[in-house]
Amino acid sequence: MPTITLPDGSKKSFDKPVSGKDVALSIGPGLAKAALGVKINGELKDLSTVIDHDVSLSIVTERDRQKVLDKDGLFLIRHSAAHVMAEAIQDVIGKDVQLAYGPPTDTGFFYDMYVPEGKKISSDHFEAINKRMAEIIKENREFTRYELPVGVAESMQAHKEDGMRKLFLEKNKYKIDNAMRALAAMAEKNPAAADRIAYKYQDPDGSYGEADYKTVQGAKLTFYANGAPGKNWEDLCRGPHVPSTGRIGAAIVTSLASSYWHGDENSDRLIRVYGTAFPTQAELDEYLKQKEEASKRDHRVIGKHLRLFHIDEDVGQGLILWTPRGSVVRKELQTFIAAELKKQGYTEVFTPHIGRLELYKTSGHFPYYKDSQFAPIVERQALAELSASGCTCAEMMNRVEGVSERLAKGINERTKAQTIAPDRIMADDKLVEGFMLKPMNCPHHAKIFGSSPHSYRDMPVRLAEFGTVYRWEQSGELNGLTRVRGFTQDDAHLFCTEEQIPAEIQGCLSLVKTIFNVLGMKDYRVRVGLRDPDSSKYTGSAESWDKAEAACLAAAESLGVAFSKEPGEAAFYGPKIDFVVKDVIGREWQLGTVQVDYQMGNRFDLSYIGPDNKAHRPVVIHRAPFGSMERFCGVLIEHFAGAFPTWLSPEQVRVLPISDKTLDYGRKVLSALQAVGVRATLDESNERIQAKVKVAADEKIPYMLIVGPRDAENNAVSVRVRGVEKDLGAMPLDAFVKAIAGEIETKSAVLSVKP
RNA sequence: GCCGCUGUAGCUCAGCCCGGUAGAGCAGCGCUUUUGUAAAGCGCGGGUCGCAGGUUCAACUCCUGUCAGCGGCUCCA
Repeated sequence: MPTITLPDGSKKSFDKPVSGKDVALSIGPGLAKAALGVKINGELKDLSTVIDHDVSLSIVTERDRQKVLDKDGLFLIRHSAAHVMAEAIQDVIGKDVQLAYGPPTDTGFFYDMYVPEGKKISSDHFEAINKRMAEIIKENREFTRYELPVGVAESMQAHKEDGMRKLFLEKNKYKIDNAMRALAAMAEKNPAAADRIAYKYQDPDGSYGEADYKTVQGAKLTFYANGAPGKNWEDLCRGPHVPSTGRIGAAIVTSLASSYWHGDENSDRLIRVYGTAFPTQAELDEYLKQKEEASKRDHRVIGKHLRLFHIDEDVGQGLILWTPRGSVVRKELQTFIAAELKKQGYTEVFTPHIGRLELYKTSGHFPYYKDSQFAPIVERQALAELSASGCTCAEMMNRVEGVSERLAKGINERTKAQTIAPDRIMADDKLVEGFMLKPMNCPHHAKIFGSSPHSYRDMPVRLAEFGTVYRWEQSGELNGLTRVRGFTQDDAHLFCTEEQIPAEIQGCLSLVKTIFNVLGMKDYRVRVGLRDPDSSKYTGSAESWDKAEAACLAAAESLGVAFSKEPGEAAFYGPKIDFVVKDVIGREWQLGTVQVDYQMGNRFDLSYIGPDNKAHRPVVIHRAPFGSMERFCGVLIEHFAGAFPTWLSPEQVRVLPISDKTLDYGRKVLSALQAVGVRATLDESNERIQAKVKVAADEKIPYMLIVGPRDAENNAVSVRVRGVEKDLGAMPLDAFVKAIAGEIETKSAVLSVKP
């Protein structure tokens, strides 16, 4: 006798078990027709799921009442499309392609598969695969779910109706592994009912299967057929799926990539086939158009086209050379951020790009993170002596990484733990001195803080630096401006008392808010990284952590944007807040972080004198809310598609004389603009005005001032604004100069100067 | 770091499969044109085909290695 509670709170009672489809029908035939699945107590299920007890339920359809695509609906469609694609691929490439894992993603789905030796799948096959997918969708075959028990017999030969037996017969080790994991997970969840199952299986052509694993009594495996079981293609799958292939709408395969089984590079290499699906062809087309749009915004392409930056092989991978135009963007942004920091009471510092190894041994960066740092720089003299003494490379690395007795003792005492392991301690005459390119600015800032005594009255001390750091990112990770090996952080360290943490975090967030607002990045969210309650890797007291986490959460909440709690994502030394922005076409970018650190004070023996006249440890807040200038500029290039607001544009105005005859007047206009600091140029080329306009438009110059004899006579300029494909008319030169200076001054996001 | 693909003029790309030492458009330079809002016309210059080996009478082309870029995987204090 199930009673079903619908999302609007209304209840429906039935006198016998009903399927999701029955419930939809009872609400209305239109809904039943549109239904793709159901959500039962928040869990997505097949529409055919039979309900025999009281639940809350919602019907999942393609889109909501506002005609917006529904997330759950898309999930069902794409998960189902992954099955259709897998069938199509096996039809096109061969039945011996072994499927591993095929989930939906944010933008589509993929299916990892093993393509046997000698066979190949390439983009040349896409057309055939797409065609086959379209056929399967058109056939509108029902997705049929069925379950098979496992462990019904010792010998798999004995019972046909055994899920594991079926998989063993298919000889697909990936699916067998998937099933084993699913079964083991059941045992984990319900240890009381856990049961051990052993199979022995004699294949007609020799022995094959043998399995011994844990699961629960009565465990079942779920399969889905693209049609009728035994007749059509089927797959081990947890589901859920749409009712039939026809409900997928439109699906295509989009790209190929390689992946590893379980993401482990020592494991089998698989081919990951990406695809996407939408309820209608029009939506799929729209998506493809958007993707094309996104690739047009690629900051690497725009950066080259607009000559913003250059990466040179001879300088090195991941090292950015900022050209004059790009430097303008970066500098304007930096000046803006610096001004906001000043308003918040930050003080600016400068520190060198390298520091002694001992500094990083103290901070803990070396050798702990040595794999992501540039190699240490060892002094020439020391190197020569080592080499002369026949020191091996391995021995040298040990001696470079070693720590003196004195340093180890201090750190271990202050951190009240064996932070420096005894095997790293080495006699002073064995240690090899050296330097390191700094991977972080904090050790230098800690030394500045420690260089003078501090009273609680001076706290917090806010040290800011646009500090350049170097990290050895893996070569495969490097990408344009967004992943580089040398970058400048908008870094600052806030040395504060424990009570000051909430206000300081609040300050960081309000800064971010201001800057995102000015840049028109209205859509962003924060992730609050909290400690994993089950882990012991964290330093600092539980009470401190509770307070700091509460401060982070309160600050995030006050920001007025979406935020999520991410347990286990905290750094070992304190909780953190990450910023994720969405650009104008909806892509998300991770920028910077704010992190609370209880450890650094101990490491560097920092202190301030409290009202009790005793020394106290300061807490340090690391904050680089925009990540790095490189990454942030990269994101902005894509956000604006190279069409920067006037205040950020490398070239704000271009003066275009109709012909040489008005060149002189053009020069006058140019000086008038430059006199008030506007970045303007004059196009002196011997081209027709059409060509000059085209070139300036391609270069995304915000304002074009066309000047001919008519304008010269009236001391006017004819204005053309980026994005408007026509002449807006003439206005007095003085008025234009005044207006654009105002637009730049206010950092307006829109181009508002017009006659 | 791993796997796959790519590397030809400043830029975008053709030529490579099937070896006979390179081609287009744009950009640049010169001349003509003096132009009113998204590319005027003509002419000229420019490349040891990423780099290093190998095969061959002969290599941009085939093979090996290497470097770099792209797509993904893994990673990101």
